[in-house]
Amino acid sequence: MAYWLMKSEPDTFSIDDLRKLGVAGWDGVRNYQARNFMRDGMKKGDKVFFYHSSCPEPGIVGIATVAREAYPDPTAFDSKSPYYDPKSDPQKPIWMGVDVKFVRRFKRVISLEELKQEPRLDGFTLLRRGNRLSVMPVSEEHWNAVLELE
DNA sequence: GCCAACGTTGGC
DNA sequence: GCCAACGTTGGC
Repeated sequence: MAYWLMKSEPDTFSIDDLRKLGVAGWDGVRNYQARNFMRDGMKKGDKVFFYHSSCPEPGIVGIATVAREAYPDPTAFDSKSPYYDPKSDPQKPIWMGVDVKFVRRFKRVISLEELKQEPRLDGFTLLRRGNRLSVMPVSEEHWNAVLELE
């Protein structure tokens, strides 16, 4: 089993939205590297840190699990979707997403600031300068170090 | 294949 | 709203 981190802007889709839905499609990813992680890496049962970005307190807010492995992102074919991509042909889809299932919400936000201060998280992809990946792998060591901050 | 211009992400 | 750091696009 592998560990991952997925970013979402809480104004668009928050951990509470996922809690309400139970299971949700992680759609709208339009970056090849992030797509490749979902398509080639994510397996059912993998664990996922849910990260809130572009908000007053960016940080890791809870845990989800992969409920369904990668399949074509339907929003890419929907001309009314903000994620519509006319280059993605349903016969040969460019963009993929997974389904994620709510596991739990942390009692408090483990903030980006706090993550940066934890020596055991040196080298964590999330903290790399200029990192903009919205889906990334997390090592077991980093996963455990984050959990111990809760 | 190079690279300038442009667009996006995301913290601050 | 600013801007650093990328990724993408398109002319050549």
